[in-house]
This record gives sequence, structure tokens and C-alpha cells, in this order.
Amino acid sequence: MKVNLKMLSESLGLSQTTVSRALNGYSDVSEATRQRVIEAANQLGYQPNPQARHLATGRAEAIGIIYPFGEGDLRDVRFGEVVSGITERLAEQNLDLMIHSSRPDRELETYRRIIEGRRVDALVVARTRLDDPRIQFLQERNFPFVAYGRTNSRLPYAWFDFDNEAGGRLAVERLIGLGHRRIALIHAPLVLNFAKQRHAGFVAGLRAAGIEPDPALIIEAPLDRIGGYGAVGKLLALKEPPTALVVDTNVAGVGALRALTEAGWKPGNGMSLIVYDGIPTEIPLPYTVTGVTQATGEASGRAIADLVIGVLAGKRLEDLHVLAQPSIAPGETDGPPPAAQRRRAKAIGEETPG
Amino acid sequence: MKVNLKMLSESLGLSQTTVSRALNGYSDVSEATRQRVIEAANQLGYQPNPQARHLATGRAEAIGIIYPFGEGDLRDVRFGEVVSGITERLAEQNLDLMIHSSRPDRELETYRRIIEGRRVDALVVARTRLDDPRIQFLQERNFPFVAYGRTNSRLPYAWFDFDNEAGGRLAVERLIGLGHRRIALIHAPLVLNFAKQRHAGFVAGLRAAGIEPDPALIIEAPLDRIGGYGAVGKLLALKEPPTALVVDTNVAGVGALRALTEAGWKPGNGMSLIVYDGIPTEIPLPYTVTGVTQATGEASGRAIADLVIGVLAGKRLEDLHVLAQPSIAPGETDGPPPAAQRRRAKAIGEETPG
DNA sequence: ATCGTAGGCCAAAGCGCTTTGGATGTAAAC
DNA sequence: GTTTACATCCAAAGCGCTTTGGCCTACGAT
Repeated sequence: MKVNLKMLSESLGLSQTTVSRALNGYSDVSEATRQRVIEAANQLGYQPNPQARHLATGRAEAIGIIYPFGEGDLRDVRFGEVVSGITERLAEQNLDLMIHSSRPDRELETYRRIIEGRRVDALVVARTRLDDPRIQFLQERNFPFVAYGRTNSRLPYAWFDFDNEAGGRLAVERLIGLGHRRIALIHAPLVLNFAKQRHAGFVAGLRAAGIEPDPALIIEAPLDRIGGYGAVGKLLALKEPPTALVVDTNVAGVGALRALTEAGWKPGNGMSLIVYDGIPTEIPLPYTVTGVTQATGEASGRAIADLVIGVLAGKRLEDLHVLAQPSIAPGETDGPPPAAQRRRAKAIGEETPG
Repeated sequence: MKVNLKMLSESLGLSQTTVSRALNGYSDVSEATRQRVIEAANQLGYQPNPQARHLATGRAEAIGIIYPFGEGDLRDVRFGEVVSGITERLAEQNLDLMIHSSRPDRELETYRRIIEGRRVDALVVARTRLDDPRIQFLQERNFPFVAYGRTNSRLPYAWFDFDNEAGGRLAVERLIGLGHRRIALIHAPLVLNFAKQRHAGFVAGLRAAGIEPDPALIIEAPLDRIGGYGAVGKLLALKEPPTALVVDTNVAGVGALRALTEAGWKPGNGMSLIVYDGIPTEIPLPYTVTGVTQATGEASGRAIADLVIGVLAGKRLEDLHVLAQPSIAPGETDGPPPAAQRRRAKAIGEETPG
């Protein structure tokens, strides 16, 4: 019932060799024959057996992602999106995606199993850590992979990551552009890589504008809602509170927003607010919050797939880096600082300035 | 470098046949030889090539799930969890999971490609619809699969689903048990299968307690926050409002909660509230909301994997059904109705009743 | 002594494809 | 007319595994 190469070639009166080569685009088969073959293949619904092909070529035509399940649930919400983006792009190249899961404590063992079985041609390493034994493991064995997140490895490797530094900078630059000078930052502990990067971008943005960061305005807070809530309390208690606030995660952002609201804050009547990743849409608000947005999970997935394809094509690993750029999603929670508002109103009254 | 069967057998001075059979547990090899073989295999790190094995046996030792990307984002948050659960359980049987994605408009084509390529031994059909052409497609071709969600198919098939009816019933029974008689339901449009089922359970629960459902208390609302918000408005406007409320989705639940809060409601001072799936934890609340909870994504995934394994083992499809039972997650938003509270207090004052 | 049998092992034939190393025929070059 | 050179096509050898069918040997039964 299922037609194979032998049947197809017999029905055409050609050898298996010729049919195979015709289908795979070799030049030593005449165009006329190739057309005949392709037509017959469609006619009979011929589909080459991927396993036989794999056995013959050594290529699996699949890539894998090893997913440590049961670890930190909150980060996973995007996993489905990323996977979706990866498969979408891979499908265009007739590559499949295999998902393997492993106990976090037996990850390397799983990696060994997968690469020794050669079930996949390359791997995506998700949830990269700064010092990641998995990266080293793969590098030692010279197995192709793409890291979803940078690590400290000295050797070159392909990676995808978000430009957190640019994001921090983007937020602060926007506020500076609006006229703010006293800009606060609530950030997660700096041992977390993304927090460090966002913090660095924030500080760099300030300095670039000639503003020396005020330590009183830069507050480290635990990565949870309470953290954001408490940090806002400290800021509001200052003798001279900031005119603008950047919160580096939406988790802390929710808490910060709550504290602000309890203090009578409303958009436009005081401090400007920008929250990294925005406030989750599940939270009903009568206004939109200005945020720094990153690429969606699907877009990230597609970018990762492109990197994988590049790796398999043998491109130089040094060239296979994607640093996804964040952007500002304008909302209603930022604007000129109160003082500037007054000044500007005055300027307009005195006729348009140059 | 990579050791194969031939090398292993030569190093043992045995034939490939014997080594293969030893490793695969056939009885026509002596126990002594088997031990020798196993030890040598471990020693040399022998891993059979899965593709060669597939070619020889016809089994892919992998199952697939075809994921229609880009369709409805909100339902996807659990996808990662489900996948995680599936892979976890499959790994125990040395089965891999392949994820394929497809454009929603070309789904059947993708299904054809996968099953004709025989890249997988079975499929999981996600996001089942009531009349699902994919189910029919697979049944016609006699391809093993498990449906994640029931459909209208007449032929037997393996499925996993949530017992929404039980959930609706559970909620109402709890409220009845607390003494409520006037219990309202806010539900999504009944064309949605889950809404129909939860509604049915709700009504059945009422009837079982001898309470005739009051049409004024059963409100269909669009499946969004506004829907829940508006429906509560209608309920509160009634001359005799309900003493308890069940909301059949957490999306509408958020809106409902907002409307209640704006009307001055607090847990314990009026209406009892139960929300299906609970209120998302992202929403900060000073109290917990009583909810109907379903199996986690991971648990569902494991159950689905078990079904797949059952299908591959050739079990009767009629026996391969899992109807996951919901349960009540008690919170602080439900209690006896105001009238009962008074009555009970009185009863206690008059000495304990029988 | 002979036969039957069972335990233990193996040679060889696939599985469905790709690829090497020709073979064949024809047109261009000598 | 013989070479050379292409352009086409093909036979056969794998890829690494499973499995069929059979071959020995030893041993208890006859």
C-alpha cells in the first residue's frame, strides 16, 4: 500500500538511483526525466521514509530541545510560544522538533543519551545559566547547538538572547527625553543576569545624559510583588521623591503599581512609570502602563530556529548571535515631570520657543 | 569512534544476531552470555542507532503532537506544562515526543505528511473540536491517536478530558451544603463545549437538591472580563439578588470580582463566590478566592501519555478514556448565606440542635 | 546405538534510502 | 575514423539494526 522508492522506480522504468537523484535535485539527471519522476511521485503519493534516509545520510532532519520539567513554573508560560515559533520555522526546512524532558538532576545524562543516539542533528539549550555545564558538555563533544541565553563560555557558540541592557537604557532615555532628571529604578537582585543587564543599561543611560545616578533612587527588591510594593514605599518616603520610576520586572511592577495606587497616585498626576514587560493583561486597569516589550515567544522561537539552521549549514559560530532588541510600548503612565509641565505651559504662554 | 552492533559483537566474539537478541531480551540466549553482552555494551557505551532500529522494526519509538500555532493565545499557557508531563511519562518507556506545528488552515495536510512519513507511532490531537475532521482523518487511516478533549465521533477512540460537568456540580453542591438556595451562574456562551458542560453540571446539582433553577440567576455572558463585569451588574440589580455566585471561567471571574468590589463587596459580608479555575495569581488580592481546580497541565500530560502507551499496547479503545476530576480549592470567598448565618447564630444561642 | 528434542548460537536477508564508481550513448574535437 | 568529453543513467554497496530459518551440540528417551 505505502509506495516506496523501489515501487516508484519500477513504475517509471528507471533505476532507484536515478529516481532518488532526480528527487534530490542532482544535476546528472535530465530535466525531462526529473519532471516525469516528480509527477509520478506526486501521483503515487510517494513519501521517502525519513528513517531510511537518516540511516543512509547520517542526518536526522530533526533538532531537539531538552526541557527540564518541574523547575520554576513561572518562566514557562512562554515555552509554548517559543516552541511554536521554532517548529514553524523549522518546518520550512523540513526539520522536525523533538522535545525531550529530563529531571533537572539528570540533565547531562539525558544530553548524552540524545547525542549518542543521534536522534537529532542539533540541540537547543533552554534556560541557560551563566556557568552552564551543558554548554561545555556539548562543546567537548562538538555537537551542534544553539543556546537560548548567553553564558560565560569562552569558546564561540551560537546564541539568542534579549538585549536587557538596551531595554534598561531605552526606558531611562525615554524618561530623560520627557524632561525627567530624578529617575528611580526598582530592580531584582543583581545576581540575576537579566537584572544586572537592565540595571547597567539604566545607569549607562543616565550617565550618557550627564546625570549621576543617585543611590537613594536605585533600590534592589526581592523578585516578587511584595518587593515592588515595599520599594515604592521607600521612594515615596524620600524628602525629594523621584519624578519617574522604572521597574525592571512586571512581577515587581504589579506590587509597585499597587503601592502607588494606594498612595493616591494616578497616571499624569505625579510620577511617571515604566514597567519592564508591562503589566500582565489579566490585571484590569482603567489605563495602559508604559512598558518595555521584548520579542514575543514566537518571534524568539523563529530566531532560534534560524540560528539552528545556520549552525547546521556550517556558518561561523561567531556570526550566529541574535540580540533581540526591546522596544517601548507607550502607555498612559509617563509624561513630562510636573516641573517641566509647568515650565512648558509657561513657555507656550510666552509664545513658541525655538 | 561511535560503537555499533558490529563492533560490539566482534569484540565479544559473538554474532550480531546473538548480541542483538541478548540485548533485546530474547530467550534463546543463555543467561551467562546475556550478562557478558550487557556488560560489554555498558563498557563500550553502546547505544543502538534508533533510526536503524526503526527501519528494521517499523516502530518509530516516538509519538507526535501537531500543534496549530498562531491560534488563540490564551489557551496556550498550559501547553508547556502538558508537553512536559507527556514527555516525562513517555521517557519512562523510551518514547520520544515530536512536536510538529502547522498552519491552522493546512492541518490535515500536516497530518498526512506525518503519518505517511511514519515518523511517529501515534499522535496526540490537541484542542479537539466537537466535529473534528482530524479525528475522522486518523480513524479512516487507522492511525493510533489520543484526543485531548472529546468529540462527536461515533467510532471508539482514546481520549482525555476534564469533567466539566462534575466541576459545575461540585461548585453548586458546595454552596448548597453551606445553606444557599439562590445561587447564580455566570457562564460563557453554550456553543462552547466546556461552558455547556459546566452549565449542565450546575443545573443538575441544583435539581438534585430539589431547587428549580431560576432563569433570572443564570446569565450568559461573553467570554471576557467585560462579560463577567456586566453580568454581576445585572445580578445586583435584581430585587432579590442571589446569595451565591458561580462564575464558569476565570476570565469572566476577574471581571465579576471587579464589579463586586466596586459595589462594596468583600468576602463574608454578602454573596459567596466560586470561580472556575480560580483567579489568576498575578492579580493581587488580600484574600483567596474559592475555586474549582482542574488537574495541572503536567498531570494531564502524564495521563495523556498513559493513554498513548495504552493505545500502542493495543488495548481496547473503549477502555482508554480519562475524565479528569476537578476539585474545590477552598478560599475565603464562600460561606453560609447571610440568612443562614443569622439562623445558625440563633440556633446556637438556643442550645445545640440535633 | 539411534532418534528426537531443546538449548544456544549464527548466516544472511531484509528495512528503504543514498552514493560511489562505473557503463552507455552521443556530440564535439582531433 | 578515432578520441575526448559530456550528459544520462544504473548496479551494487552500504547505513545499523532485527529477524527468519537453520545449524550444531548435548542429552534424555527409545
